[in-house]
Amino acid sequence: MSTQSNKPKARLPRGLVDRHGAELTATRAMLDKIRAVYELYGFDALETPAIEYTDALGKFLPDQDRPNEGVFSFQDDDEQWLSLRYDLTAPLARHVAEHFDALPKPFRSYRAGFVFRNEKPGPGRFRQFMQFDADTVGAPSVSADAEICMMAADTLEAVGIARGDYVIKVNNRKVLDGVLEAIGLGGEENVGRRLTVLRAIDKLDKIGVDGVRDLLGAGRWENPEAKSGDFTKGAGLEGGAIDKVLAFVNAGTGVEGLARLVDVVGENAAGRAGVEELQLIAALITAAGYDDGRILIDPSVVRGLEYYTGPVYEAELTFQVKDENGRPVRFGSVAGGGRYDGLVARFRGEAVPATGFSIGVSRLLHALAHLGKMDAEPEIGPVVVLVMDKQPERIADYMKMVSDLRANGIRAEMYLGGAGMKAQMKYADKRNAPAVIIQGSNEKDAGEVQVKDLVEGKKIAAGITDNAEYRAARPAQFAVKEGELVDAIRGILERRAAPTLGLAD
RNA sequence: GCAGGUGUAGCUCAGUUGGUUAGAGCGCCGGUCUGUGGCACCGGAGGUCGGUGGUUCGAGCCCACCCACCUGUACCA
Repeated sequence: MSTQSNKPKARLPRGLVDRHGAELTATRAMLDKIRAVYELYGFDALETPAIEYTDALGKFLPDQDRPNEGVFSFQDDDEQWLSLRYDLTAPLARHVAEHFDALPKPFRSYRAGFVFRNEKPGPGRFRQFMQFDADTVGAPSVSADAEICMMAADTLEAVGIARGDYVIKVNNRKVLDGVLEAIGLGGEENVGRRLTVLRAIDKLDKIGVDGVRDLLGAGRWENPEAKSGDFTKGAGLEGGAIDKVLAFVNAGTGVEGLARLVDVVGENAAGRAGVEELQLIAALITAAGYDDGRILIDPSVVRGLEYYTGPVYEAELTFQVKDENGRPVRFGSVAGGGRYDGLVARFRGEAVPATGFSIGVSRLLHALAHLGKMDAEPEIGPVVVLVMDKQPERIADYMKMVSDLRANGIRAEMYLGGAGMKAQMKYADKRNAPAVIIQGSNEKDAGEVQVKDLVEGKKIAAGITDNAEYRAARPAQFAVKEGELVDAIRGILERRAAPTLGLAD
């Protein structure tokens, strides 16, 4: 056994990220804005844990062959299976079912938190990411759905996406169910094929109408022209049935699309109910003025999840951004949701209608960064008191300065490393410190400290090319009496916070 | 899972027909008791060349298998 190379490699599992600095600040700011809108609409905060019993999250328990398919699962000491939540909706359903009698109905709540998916990560796809949900449980009316859509629109604008740069698309599962029933895919025995159809439609924007047609029929090659790569088995529908599904998908948006849907569903009861619901939603958003492009009826939106039972919605960003290679960046949907009347009923037996939606916080933040709407200003660091002299009584002096600054509400710290002055200056620079405080024995004897404004200093130093001159210049540095230290620092901080008028430039 | 691609320092990469102790740039860390961020100067840390086995006197280089990562695709209850 070799004794070397037993060191663990410092590395993060794939699909996970560390976040810090400006990104964290921006996340916090965005969460605050979303929360403000949700509360304005009358939703209350609710927090649930990241871990639930596996059977509370969904139908499938991990088994021997696929212990962690999709979700991260593990066994408790009593052998019950636990899982990390993969969304915030299932835990909400559990909470409502568990405390049903005590809650006001309808129950209106919001929650933000990390969710976990044990899937292959990719660009913009992580195994841990943050969602911010709002749900109304116990309201059967489509008014609840319409309200959620309007709130989604308001929220996107609140976080900085301009009107016209996004659209909330609305559809209704019942319409699709009606179509599927009409082509003979109704009933329990066709669950699998229905899901296949759902997913095929979901890929419309990615692979186009012809691609969807292939997936509805026999199947599709990864590279259709060459018939190479991976082959995806299709739903195996007949030509007529395919046409019917495509007619639904291609019905078109808005009022005209709605009119065409009436023909597509024909006499099918579920389909007609779905169209009626969409008509009601359309009327509500029109009355509220959200029909100006903010919210749009669009039959091509289906959402991949199986548990939706009625209206479904998806927020899409419509602006184009190019990446560093000049290729257009696709942000995909940044939020989505729908009605899930069966989810609470799983626990209670009685029907409990519910509707809600979910914002992909990480993805939205990513999009905002591309829009240049993310405040990427680095935090102002602490004032750093340099340690010029390592005798204990002098250290005590430095600590006193720090505590005086802190007592006045100024972020400050004494340098705690072991390096010399040059390194301490570099440290302060890297921490984005607004100023450093220098007191060697000369300053100490005079009852003074040297205060150096690092921001001003940097500007002045930029004009100096000669090293000796640079070292001698000590730009933006001045002496103050020990008692005036706090005021001097406060002055520097005020200058930093205020917008510069450009007079010095 | 499938297809293709890539593996040499933290990053970007050199490394000759197989030949001593594997290099560069950038980055990182520091520079002798009163000193100063950037530039310049000096010094330093950091690699069992993705792993294992094989061929060979000798492998970063050749062969086999494995692994990891990237891109696409599928799956995503």
